[in-house]
Amino acid sequence: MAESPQTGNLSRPGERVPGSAGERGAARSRLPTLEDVARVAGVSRATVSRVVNGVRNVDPDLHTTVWAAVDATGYVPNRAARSLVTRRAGTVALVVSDSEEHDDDPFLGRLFTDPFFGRVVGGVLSVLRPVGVQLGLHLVGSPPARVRLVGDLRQGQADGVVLLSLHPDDALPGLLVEAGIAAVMVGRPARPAPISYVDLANEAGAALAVERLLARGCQRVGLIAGPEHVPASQDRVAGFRQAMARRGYAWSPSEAGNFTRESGEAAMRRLLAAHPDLDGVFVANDLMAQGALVALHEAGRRVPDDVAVVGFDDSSAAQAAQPPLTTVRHPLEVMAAEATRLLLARIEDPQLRVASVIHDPVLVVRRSA
Amino acid sequence: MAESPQTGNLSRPGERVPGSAGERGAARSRLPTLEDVARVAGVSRATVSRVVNGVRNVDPDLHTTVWAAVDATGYVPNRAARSLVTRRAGTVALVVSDSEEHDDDPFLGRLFTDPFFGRVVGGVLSVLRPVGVQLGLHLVGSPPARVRLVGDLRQGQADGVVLLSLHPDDALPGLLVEAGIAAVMVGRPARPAPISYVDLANEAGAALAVERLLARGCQRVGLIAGPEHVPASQDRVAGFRQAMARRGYAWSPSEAGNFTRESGEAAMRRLLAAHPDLDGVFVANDLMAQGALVALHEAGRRVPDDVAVVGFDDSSAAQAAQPPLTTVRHPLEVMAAEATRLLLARIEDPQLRVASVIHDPVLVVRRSA
DNA sequence: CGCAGCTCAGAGAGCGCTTTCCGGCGCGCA
DNA sequence: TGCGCGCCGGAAAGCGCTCTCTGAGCTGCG
Repeated sequence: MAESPQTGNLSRPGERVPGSAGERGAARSRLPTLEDVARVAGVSRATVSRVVNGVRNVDPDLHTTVWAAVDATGYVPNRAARSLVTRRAGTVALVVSDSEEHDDDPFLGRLFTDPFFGRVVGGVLSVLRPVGVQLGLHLVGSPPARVRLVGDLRQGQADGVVLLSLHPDDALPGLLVEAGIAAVMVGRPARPAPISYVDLANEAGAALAVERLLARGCQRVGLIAGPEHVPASQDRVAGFRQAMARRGYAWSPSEAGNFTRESGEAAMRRLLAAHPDLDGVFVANDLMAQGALVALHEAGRRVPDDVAVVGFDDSSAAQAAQPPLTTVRHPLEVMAAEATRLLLARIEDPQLRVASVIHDPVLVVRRSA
Repeated sequence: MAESPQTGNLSRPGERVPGSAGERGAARSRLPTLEDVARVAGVSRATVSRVVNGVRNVDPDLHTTVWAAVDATGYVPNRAARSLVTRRAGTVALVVSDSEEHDDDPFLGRLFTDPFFGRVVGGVLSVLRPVGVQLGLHLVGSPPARVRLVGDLRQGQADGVVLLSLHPDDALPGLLVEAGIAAVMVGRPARPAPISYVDLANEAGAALAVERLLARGCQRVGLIAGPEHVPASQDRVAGFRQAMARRGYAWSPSEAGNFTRESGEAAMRRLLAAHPDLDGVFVANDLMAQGALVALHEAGRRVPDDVAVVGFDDSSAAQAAQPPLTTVRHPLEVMAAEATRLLLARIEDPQLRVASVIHDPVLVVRRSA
């Protein structure tokens, strides 16, 4: 590694911090408990518990007294103790289930650099924060890790799961359902399973892109597909082919990438080499479209004059691209929020039916097409 | 909202799921406990506990028997119960402390779309995963939210905190130290505090950029700074000015943005308007540099021939930019990992001295300068 | 052969909380 | 004025685990 970290100390090492450390130990060992509050308020633990948890049937006067005592002692309920008895963790897990490949990359770089991830986190947090539910982040690659996760979850690690499955042929949705763990997926499961999910009408989105391209007058439209086994990619490809077929185009040249910018660039190069007369491309996500733009630029093609490009997702990459990408808006934040709400409802009532919510895509016209 | 979600059901609503629901209830209510394992193995709870926790002083034969019983029952320790007695949560919190502005944005979009965030998550997770520690994600904006977080933390929500403070003048570092909560920052605190942190030698990085620009023969170098009160931005600006001064440039034109692409574009436009003869720019982060590139392109300037641009961070935006950005590498993943290791050590031994680790930046030469 | 000194398993106390069960008190109705 | 019912607060039983303390059984030395 090029960087050589230098370690320094803000004060002399080997020395003990005088006040804070001692106080700390004391503070840790003696945090106010329900008992303390009860003593101060002159009532029983049970009453304090009822007040703190907002159970009615408590005299208003006592109510006031108790809250005053809570403030006075600085009491904060102990989550572990509470979970132990309620069997609720007050936590929801965001699980990213990927294939094992990223085990090679120590920093899982590709995964978290994709704007996709951040958008989902933002959406999930937007509904969790107001209700005071915590978010745990889990990343599983290998099959044993999936089994371990299910064990941890059953045992109460989290009350439910928002699942992001990037791994085609993922066993996790099945495992979760089987274990009776509340779960909602963002994006449909790769194979049908009795699990709730929120998804985008990907086919319709692809059709929107095709419409735009053909309306512009494109005659020779190509496709850059995503990973073959990923549902979102499959649906976009299918939507593209269907829409093209409906307009009379029985076949279109295509290449596939893996949703990264580099793969899009390479795919575009291959496409261009095989079909130099292309005048339009639909790319299955923005990151690859951004790469395609680079390849197009290098090949001396002007976008959109020579070749029009439509991406998918309307991620930050779309606006950052040169020229800015015309793309299909994928309201991921909204969808992740929706999924989280669905999950919360399901945690509340486990008997709730498995439901799907499909969002409609919208075309965002910028300069690339 | 343009998207109109349609709700559908995979089976008829109002109906109860036959098997799974019942089993689920049963499964939930009767998960194997230590007691069960003990009964199966024919030993006491204490012994099972010792075996499971790897305490020695256990007869090898019993060891085997107990593990067999664990497998047979499918036992998984209950985290809440364990935390309750050990006073350890087995969880680390990644806290993003921002100003309140994002409260306007329901999806906290800007925050999580920045590649910055994902890189930190990747780094933290890379060290947490192998040791089986969970990651909790917390976002705090308002001052009361900070106080609430500290309460939750003290009470055992997490064993320690990796803090990402984006809010100049943030009270959180102080609050954490005061409460005796183990914490390590990624990026130095805005004002000196007895808290460990991992940072980049930002000034040195800026100097690297200046060197590159001047070595190219740039004569009129401008600066696009970041938010005034953010330490990383301050240090980069200071480093830039010092390096320029050392080369004899007493003053350089500058504009400031807020680390977003749009703000970089606007800043570049202002800079260009005021100083049309600029032939080089140092931009305090890649996102803004990407925006600057757009403004430059619009103004008909060729990069790097007319104006050379150096960014900062070597984020994914740098490679995606057109042309790819020459930039200063900020090994965020490595740094976040380092911070996490520091935190883990501190949790293990709270008496450990407060330490700082400063990484050295490296210039990554691409095409923009 | 006896006893100190060791190793190792079990008993049991409690971590801080929720919640059921009860008992006491006050009110309404006869 | 007496009885029953409803309301409200307290006592106490755990939730599942860890860990100290105790004691049983063994070895080794006097």
